[in-house]
Amino acid sequence: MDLDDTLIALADDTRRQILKRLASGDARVTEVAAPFEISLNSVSKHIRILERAGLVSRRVSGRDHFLSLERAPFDELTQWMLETRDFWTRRLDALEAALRAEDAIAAAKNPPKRRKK
Amino acid sequence: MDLDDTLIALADDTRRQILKRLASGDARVTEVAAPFEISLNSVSKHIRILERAGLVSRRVSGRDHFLSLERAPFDELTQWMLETRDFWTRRLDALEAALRAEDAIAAAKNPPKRRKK
DNA sequence: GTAACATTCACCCATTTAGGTTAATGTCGA
DNA sequence: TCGACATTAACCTAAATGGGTGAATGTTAC
Repeated sequence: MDLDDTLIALADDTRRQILKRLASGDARVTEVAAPFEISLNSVSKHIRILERAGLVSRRVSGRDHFLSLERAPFDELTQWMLETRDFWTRRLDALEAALRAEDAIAAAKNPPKRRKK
Repeated sequence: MDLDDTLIALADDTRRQILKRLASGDARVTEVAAPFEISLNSVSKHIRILERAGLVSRRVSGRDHFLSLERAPFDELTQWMLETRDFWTRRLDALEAALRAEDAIAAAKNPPKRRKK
């Protein structure tokens, strides 16, 4: 799946903060790294993981690397989550309905003195 | 964040398949593991990661461990994604509007011979 | 009681990640 | 040209992951 890279990229608070920063405008690597206490190098590695997922793109201009937020993978993942949520909802509802039906049959066969909880 | 565990748990196709299986009804560990070619032990480890994220719960009955799908963490994550998507949308729209405004000012100052693309 | 079954535990291995430090590379500015 | 700056590269360590095997534990069934 292509979802893996996106999910892994999002599964880290530092990276989520980087994305939040980029949502308010493009920025160079150093600017993105400034708020963090970890080394610039570590931030650079986080950025690479975000790039691998396609969530961040890079435009090099001289010694400056400008980073941009790319929403496409995020939107795809959101879509997948909504679909999965619907799928689960339908399945679980169907199961519950089936269980109710079984209970009703059992209740009809046995003398309905005490209903099964 | 609590999102981390959920995202990590979802970032693997084997685990996503396990969740899909459980969406169609509770099952024992062995039943869940049956379709996979990897060892039962590996599947057991995947299940532990899903449990850590709260996506799967376990009810032990004798030697059988029955697993259930739990939607709460998934729904929370979906909510976070929708909120983040909206946040990005608003930010990026605002940025674009600001850029247009700047362009308009520049166009008004300079003789509007050739508009900046 | 004992054999078969369900599951985990305790290890082993290779890979990835997150962090670090110290070069190396390339670019800007005076 | 030369120093300062921006960024990555190369290496190190510790921890987590995904896979494996074989033993241990507890339960069912005969």
